[in-house]
Amino acid sequence: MNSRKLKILAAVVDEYIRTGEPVGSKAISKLENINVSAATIRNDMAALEQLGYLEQPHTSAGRIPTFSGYRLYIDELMNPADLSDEEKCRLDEMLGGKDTPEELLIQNAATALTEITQCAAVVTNSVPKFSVISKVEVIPTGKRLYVILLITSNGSIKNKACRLEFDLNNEQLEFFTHYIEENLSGVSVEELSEEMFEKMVAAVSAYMVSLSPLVKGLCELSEDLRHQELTVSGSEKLLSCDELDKMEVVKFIEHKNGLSDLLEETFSGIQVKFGSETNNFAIGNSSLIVSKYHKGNKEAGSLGIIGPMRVDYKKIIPYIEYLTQKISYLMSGDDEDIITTDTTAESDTQ
Amino acid sequence: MNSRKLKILAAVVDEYIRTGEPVGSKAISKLENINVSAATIRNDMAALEQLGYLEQPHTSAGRIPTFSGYRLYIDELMNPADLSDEEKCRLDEMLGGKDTPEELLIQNAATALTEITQCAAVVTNSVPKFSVISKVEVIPTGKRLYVILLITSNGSIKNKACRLEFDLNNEQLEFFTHYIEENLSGVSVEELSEEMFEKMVAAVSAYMVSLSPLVKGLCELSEDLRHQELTVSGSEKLLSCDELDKMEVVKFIEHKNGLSDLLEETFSGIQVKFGSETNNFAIGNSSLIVSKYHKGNKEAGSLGIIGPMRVDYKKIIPYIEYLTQKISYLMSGDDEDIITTDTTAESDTQ
DNA sequence: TTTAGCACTCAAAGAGTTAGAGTGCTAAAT
DNA sequence: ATTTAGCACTCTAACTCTTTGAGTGCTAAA
Repeated sequence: MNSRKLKILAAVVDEYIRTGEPVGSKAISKLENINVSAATIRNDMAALEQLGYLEQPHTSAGRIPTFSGYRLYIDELMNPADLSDEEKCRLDEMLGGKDTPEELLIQNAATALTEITQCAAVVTNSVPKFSVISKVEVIPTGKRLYVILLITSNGSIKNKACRLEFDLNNEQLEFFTHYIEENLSGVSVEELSEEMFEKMVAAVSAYMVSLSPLVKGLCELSEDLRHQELTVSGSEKLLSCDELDKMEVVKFIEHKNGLSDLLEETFSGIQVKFGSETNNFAIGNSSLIVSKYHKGNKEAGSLGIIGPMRVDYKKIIPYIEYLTQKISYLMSGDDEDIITTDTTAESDTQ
Repeated sequence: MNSRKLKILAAVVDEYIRTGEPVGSKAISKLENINVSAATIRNDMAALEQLGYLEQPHTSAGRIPTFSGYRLYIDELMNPADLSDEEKCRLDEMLGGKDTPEELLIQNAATALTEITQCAAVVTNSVPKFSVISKVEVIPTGKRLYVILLITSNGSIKNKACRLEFDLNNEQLEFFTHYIEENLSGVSVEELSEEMFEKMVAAVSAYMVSLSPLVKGLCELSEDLRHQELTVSGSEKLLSCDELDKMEVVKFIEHKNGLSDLLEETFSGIQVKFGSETNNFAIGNSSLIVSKYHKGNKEAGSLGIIGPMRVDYKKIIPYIEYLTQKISYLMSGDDEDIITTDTTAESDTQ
């Protein structure tokens, strides 16, 4: 495995990404940096095929990269283009400045990515977990029916209705309200944990057993808060890629299977995952390119695209890197004041 | 236009729906009820083509129905199959009994329809509008930041954060809380209207101008409540229909354009609309079959399917009719007690 | 008015041909 | 020991040509 072979592999991948057609020895030999004959390239290509980096759709066609071919290319071979100043300006403009609300910042990044890459953009946002519970309340709303309300310092509002076995009298309600106010107010969302709520259930049960559904409700709400929010935008673009299976794409659009978990894993820098490599999230020939952004020195979410495996990594990766850096920078400035939010939806419980 | 021609038209549509292939005169002549020769049928078919009810994909192919052909068939010609007792049983089982929560009832109906018809099911639910405001509250949650909370008797919870120009002192907050409690508590959701809120703005402004954003927030919340909820399930089925344009289907899955408005129109009985007939909601060769269900004597939502134009109307329409009747029946029994609900989501305001 | 018969049309499917891109191998050149 | 030119070979994609058969419209007889 000498350096010429690697150079040829890189050239094949580049060309395949550019044209979408299997790449032949002649095409490679005509490239700028290549100064060997087509015959030599043919030999090297045969070797690369032997090693599992290239494959032929059929005997008399050119070569296309295999999964390992792409992997090697992405990890070692390609050299990403630098962004020009104009491109940076354009991104800055699309993102918005220091005074843009964080929500919007992330949304803008997604829009920008969709537009520039013509792929689906995926963003997650776990900024809410940096906030602090600013208000927690229990409101009786019907017979045996109580609404739990949870508001955080950054303006997230969550609520949930709970049905109890018995109606609470004023004293009981006051006790509980007081208790949770005492125990949760000012607590950071990150600190909330199942164990914490288990302890609360124990403590509260001592007073009155039937209060525990309320604590359970609170626990579920807090889970919602801690859970990052996942948004996929522009996913219709994936249907124009004929290398992707339409059926799989639609299943993905509808359920976004596994993607959330995949993005919640910790990693640093750019990460590239192929659809077929992962268990849950499986659009056949797709590629997921993501990077994390930070608020202060903590991971605050991720940002990237889903496209066909044959996507212009060289061009797209710098975009994603720039965006995550910029967002991290913008987010780490201000820390107190976030714009209002709005909440609406409905579903059954129990 | 004699009755034999109508019979032939019906037969052609039936056959086309059954086979998906253009239907020729010979195929028709072999059918049970048809006792004329292929030549006669040919003449009639030519006439039907002249009249715009049939068309030929190409000169030497059979006939397929045109839009007007389908229309006539649906409105006048087809005779829907009666549901067998087993089928009714099956539906009853899938729906759930008297004690099933309304939300779930509707959801079950959608699932049943998807399964039986292999099409996308669409349901709307405006049951919440029959409820009564049971609680309205304003909660200060940050500097100049207030959360409005609206809870209805059926358990719907909506909230919205509002930013004011100035902070309210206790007295002001109390005044406002009292005022809206007085004016909204016990009011039915249906009665809420823009004008009503305009009056409130006027009344409140007399006391303190800067309170009006809160009323505006309330107004928006109430609009959410009045607006019916639209759910489309099983829309991936539409991608298996090759008569539908995949791209259009996906755009529809993502945005559900116009469908909500379309379903909010009042009509009675079964309604069939073709995708290409409507302006907003446009999947090329699709057909929307819906019917309204009622709670008491008021429209409470609609229920139906979206499928290819070549869908088995004869079979599907009775299903939809049965389901709407059954749901109307089940809903009109109990009136007070509905199971709890849960609400979560987030977005920016202003 | 209906029907049988017939000539005609057209799309779809299959067979055969060609063009060309790309290969692997061999033998000469460096 | 590599690298290269040359050549025979392979295979697909595109094209043409033919065949098949379903279906038609028209005419003339029933």
